[in-house]
Amino acid sequence: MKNKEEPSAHSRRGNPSVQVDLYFPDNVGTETTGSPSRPGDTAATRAGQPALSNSLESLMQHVVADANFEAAWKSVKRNRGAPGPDGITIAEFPDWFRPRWLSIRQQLLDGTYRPDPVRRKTIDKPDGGKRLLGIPNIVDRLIQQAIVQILTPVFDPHFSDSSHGFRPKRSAHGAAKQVRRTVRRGYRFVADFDLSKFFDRVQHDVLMSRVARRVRDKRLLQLIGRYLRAGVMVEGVLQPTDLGTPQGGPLSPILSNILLDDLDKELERRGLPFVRYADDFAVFAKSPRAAERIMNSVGRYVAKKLRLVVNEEKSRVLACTEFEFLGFSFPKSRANINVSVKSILRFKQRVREITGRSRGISMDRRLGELRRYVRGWMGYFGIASQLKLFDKLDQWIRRRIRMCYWKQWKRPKRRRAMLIRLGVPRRQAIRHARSRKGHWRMAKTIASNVGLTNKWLQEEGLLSLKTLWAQLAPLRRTA
DNA sequence: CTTCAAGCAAC
RNA sequence: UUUGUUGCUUGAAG
Ligand SMILES: Nc1ncnc2c1ncn2[C@H]1C[C@H](O)[C@@H](COP(=O)(O)OP(=O)(O)OP(=O)(O)O)O1
Ligand SMILES: [Mg+2]
Repeated sequence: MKNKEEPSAHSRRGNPSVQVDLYFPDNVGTETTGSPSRPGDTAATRAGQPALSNSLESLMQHVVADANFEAAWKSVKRNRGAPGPDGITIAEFPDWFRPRWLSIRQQLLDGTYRPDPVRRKTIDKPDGGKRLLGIPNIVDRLIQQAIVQILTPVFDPHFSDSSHGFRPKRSAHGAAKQVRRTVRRGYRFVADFDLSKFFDRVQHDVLMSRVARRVRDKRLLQLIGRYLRAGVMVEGVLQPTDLGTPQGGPLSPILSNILLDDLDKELERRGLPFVRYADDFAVFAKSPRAAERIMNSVGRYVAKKLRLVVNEEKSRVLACTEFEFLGFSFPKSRANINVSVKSILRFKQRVREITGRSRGISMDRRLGELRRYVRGWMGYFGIASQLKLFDKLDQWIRRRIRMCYWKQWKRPKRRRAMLIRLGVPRRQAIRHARSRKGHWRMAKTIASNVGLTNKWLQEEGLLSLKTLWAQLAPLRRTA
């Protein structure tokens, strides 16, 4: 497939799609003696459906395969994430990595590679708490991603159909739809669970025993263990990590699913309907008593077998009508999915921020920002079947925009620019902007311009939440 | 179907 | 500045 007709690293015009800026299998050998790449394994690995061709004890060779690392680098690069403790950025990484690749790969194969600690960054959670991120160096994000691409086809096919978080071809929408189907089957009570500080509290020995069930390559197991114990730099001081998997490591999400896979299997064994999204899972029952019993027994299972902590504040037994999950709620017993109250409040708050900030950028940019926010938001919540709600929010946003224009209107200079942009002939606009006529006239003009504005917004595709909603009809199929 | 850019959401 | 997985929306280039 690959031929070595073009050894140059320069991006020649014509074939930018073939350009590879990280690693060149055919010309990297300038500093080595032998040919580094084996012919058999380069094309063997692919992240998708086709199963790994062979044995579990040689998984590390699949990890370090050229094609796998290429794909891993594209993934890491795509995120454009901030650097880890070593300060190497995405832009400078290829030059840093190229001379070290052969050495690193050999260390990975020898089982002598030692990951660097991660960088601690504390960010705010929506609920007011703090989230402790662990940001690995780029090189470790690359290696972890390369591992993920091998572990995914090994583990993911065996995961439960009720597990939806962090998995390819699964989504929060799919989870919400499954909740909807389960409730409609008559399960109108739910034991809602959330785990406390989930990633931070992962027990290494429990996790590693689960990983070892399908990974027999000792080098790979050892490497994963070393990633868990790599430590964390907190303001320049190295702290050990004898607990937890870093929030920010590419490997962590699939590890968390491998850990909780036993929970899924246990719930399936008990014949309990459930839906899980990461550490947020709901077990369904037909009576409050049964849900209460499930809450207790599953809580015990999680504590005893997985040695994880159930978040008592976020976990409780609910009627399905008061159950909020993944930003949705599930009214009555119909086939509807609604936007949760919290999500509506967040939406309105965000719109207020965009439209309401007085100083800064002008109206045009704010509307552009608002437009793409509303579009993206609708892309997620458009699964909901609340035409009335979206119409209400639509009117509410228009009212806010009108208010913004009123404020702008008080400044004559902006008044003129606005009129011109809205399509009023230039001379007329200038004349009007200078006029000191009565308030009624101004109001009349504003009213007509608001009409123009609304028209413009629709033509630009900003609003009419209803139109956006209508276009997302396929999203709501089979809901 | 793939790649890139802007963004939204869940965790 | 804020990392990661996954899904999606719009636009551009194939
Ligand atoms: N922005 C993020 N970046 C990386 N990992 C995340 C992020 N958000 C969530 N996660 C992962 C790590 C979390 O442990 C896990 C579950 O999320 P979440 O329940 O919101 O927080 P938490 O379980 O760590 O704390 P809490 O005790 O408040 O529930 O999902
Ligand atoms: Mg949690």
